[in-house]
Amino acid sequence: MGWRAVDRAELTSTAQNAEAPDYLLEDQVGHLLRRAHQRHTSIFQANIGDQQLTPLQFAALMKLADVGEASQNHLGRLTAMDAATMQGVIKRLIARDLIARRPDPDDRRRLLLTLTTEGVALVDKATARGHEISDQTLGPLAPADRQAFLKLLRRLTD
Amino acid sequence: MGWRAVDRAELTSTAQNAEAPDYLLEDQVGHLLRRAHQRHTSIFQANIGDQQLTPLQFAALMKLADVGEASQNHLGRLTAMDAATMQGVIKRLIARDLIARRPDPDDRRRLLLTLTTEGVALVDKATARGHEISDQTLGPLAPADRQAFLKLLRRLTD
DNA sequence: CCCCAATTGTTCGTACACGAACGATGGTCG
DNA sequence: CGACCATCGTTCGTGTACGAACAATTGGGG
Repeated sequence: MGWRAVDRAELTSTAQNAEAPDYLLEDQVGHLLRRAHQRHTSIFQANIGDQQLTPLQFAALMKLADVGEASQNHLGRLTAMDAATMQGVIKRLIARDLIARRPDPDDRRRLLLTLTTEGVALVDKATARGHEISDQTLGPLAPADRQAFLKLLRRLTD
Repeated sequence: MGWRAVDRAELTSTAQNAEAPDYLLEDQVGHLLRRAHQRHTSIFQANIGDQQLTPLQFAALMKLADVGEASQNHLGRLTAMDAATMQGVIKRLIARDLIARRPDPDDRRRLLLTLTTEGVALVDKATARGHEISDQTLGPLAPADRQAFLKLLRRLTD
């Protein structure tokens, strides 16, 4: 959808350096990670279906279904979002009645988050979509390469 | 810096499902790509030095140094940014006198971008930093694994 | 018990990311 | 030539991302 492949036909069009430059953007990990993430987001939007869910909103819902109940900061750590980002994600999910927020009786600083009935229903319906999205993202890799890739990728996240 | 590892001590704290859930966020490619990209951004900010440059601004400068001259949309395709994102990146680089913009005499729709003297000087000084950042990002992988990882990652970007 | 450092949630400001719509220009084809 | 469609740059709106500062609350050490 939004994602566009780099136009390779243009790569050598206006080159001023005939020799190889000492820094090639398309060989850098950061650039490749960014493009792979762009492609994944595009696949996500095309497959999540009618529900208007972003990858972060989906991640928050799925993690909340996993742990049952969590404070905002806790859920943020579990999904790798900082407190400020969490604000917006939570706000939009609450506005759609997919999650509910109540004060923690044991700690007046905290707000406990849970899925609503509607949220549980959406999670049940969207779980298969999630796996489908992961499959399509890894689609270009041979089945044998996928586990190896995930193992290496996971090392770059700790 | 901004990036935080998922707190593994909290992963099982409030679990309501004793059995394994059917969708584990931390095993999904999209989540891992996002976290790896977060970590890379953090490494970038810590190593780019005194210059206040973001990864996208750095990419635009480096690509422009590579091709010499390009229109906004062309440079956007070469760096995988859409036209709207390019607006902000270009605006900030022009405000800092790192790049210059002039109308294309052959096509009145286009604006040609080039590095200024100051921009060339910054690129020369920052190139080594760029390689250092890529090395640190791949740091957790054994040297033999790095090429294999990049090869697989590149397949997920086309 | 009181002070103090840490944690929680919130807001502000800046910077990507991209769909969508727009006016201006360019090339093409009948 | 003229209708037509693609491309260029721009703007608007929504949604991440995150540093920084803030008030309220908690827990621990002296």
